[in-house]
Amino acid sequence: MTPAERDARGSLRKIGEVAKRSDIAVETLRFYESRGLIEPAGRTASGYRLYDDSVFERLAFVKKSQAVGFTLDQIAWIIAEAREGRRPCVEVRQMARQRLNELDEKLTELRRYRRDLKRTLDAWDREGEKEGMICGLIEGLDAAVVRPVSGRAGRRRLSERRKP
Amino acid sequence: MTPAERDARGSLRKIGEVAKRSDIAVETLRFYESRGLIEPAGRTASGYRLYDDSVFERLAFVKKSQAVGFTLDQIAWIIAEAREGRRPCVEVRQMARQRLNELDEKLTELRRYRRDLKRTLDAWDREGEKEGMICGLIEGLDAAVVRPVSGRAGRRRLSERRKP
DNA sequence: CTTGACTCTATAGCTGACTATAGACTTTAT
DNA sequence: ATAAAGTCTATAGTCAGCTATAGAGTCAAG
Repeated sequence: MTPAERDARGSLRKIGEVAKRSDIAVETLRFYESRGLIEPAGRTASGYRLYDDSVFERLAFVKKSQAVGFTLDQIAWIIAEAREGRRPCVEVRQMARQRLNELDEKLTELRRYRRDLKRTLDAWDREGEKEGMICGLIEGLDAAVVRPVSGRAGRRRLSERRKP
Repeated sequence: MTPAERDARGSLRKIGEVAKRSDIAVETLRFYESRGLIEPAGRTASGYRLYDDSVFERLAFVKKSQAVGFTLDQIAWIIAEAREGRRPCVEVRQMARQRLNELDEKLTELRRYRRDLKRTLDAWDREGEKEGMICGLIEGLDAAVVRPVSGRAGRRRLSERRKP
């Protein structure tokens, strides 16, 4: 039975084929299994994982949940709940709402961040290079950087400085 | 000589005092040293690090550079350059500009992300809970999650499934 | 002079989501 | 029949920036 034949009948696939079709690395699939996100329908006599087509839906669920911003642990929890017959709607919505809040906070932070960096760059362009400053990057920088504490240059390894 | 006296004269300090004044953990200071960001002015006979006050300017530089978004490796590089008498102005500005671009990309990405998540949440509110869907989270989800592949629930460890 | 706080080095662990390796076994193709 | 490709488990490494631990030595106050 060739892969193409199995394909037509929707039978069982080995991990490599699942990886190709889902565009998820073989190692990642095994990793997902260890995290409780997927599991094979069975194994061959020699221990090879065999998957039925439902794994693709499952992987799509995982991907979409990740796209929403859920962690693998959260996704595994949802799957475990569902498997035991529960519908963790309330919690899932709560998770999504929380995620939205986090996203908003992060956006605010990044915008402030961007504004500050932009100002710094603009200041450099306006002021040019001043005496005693490293490109006007940061005030006080010159003293901290240009005057080295000791004469030695370069990066030392901790192991070079053993107690005598 | 008490710490307060040293303080008044701006003499040498041990790592714990530097940590307190800079609000950076002792371990982090040692870590920074290993990364080439700071180094003590000297050591006591017994090997204790001794810092002069320039370490505070240096740490301020590190903090501000981090605030701009530079990595520790980038900061270490700038410091090393400056220590050897160079002024890596061109590169520093280039780094900052690149950082600004990255920031803009990230912002765009997060905004799109936020918009999608918001839509999903709104859709849930509009549609309520539909048959065969887990809270309408993701289409196709039901098949992937509600129908378990095997009867066993819960998360398994890989080590539980050895070849017989 | 002892006790407790401090410091030292070296090494390992944390976060999250993978990715890579080693060494053995199985399957597929020629 | 043999070689290449696939798969198995277990374990360790990646990214960044810390943080924690163990076990030893040092120092300051009472």
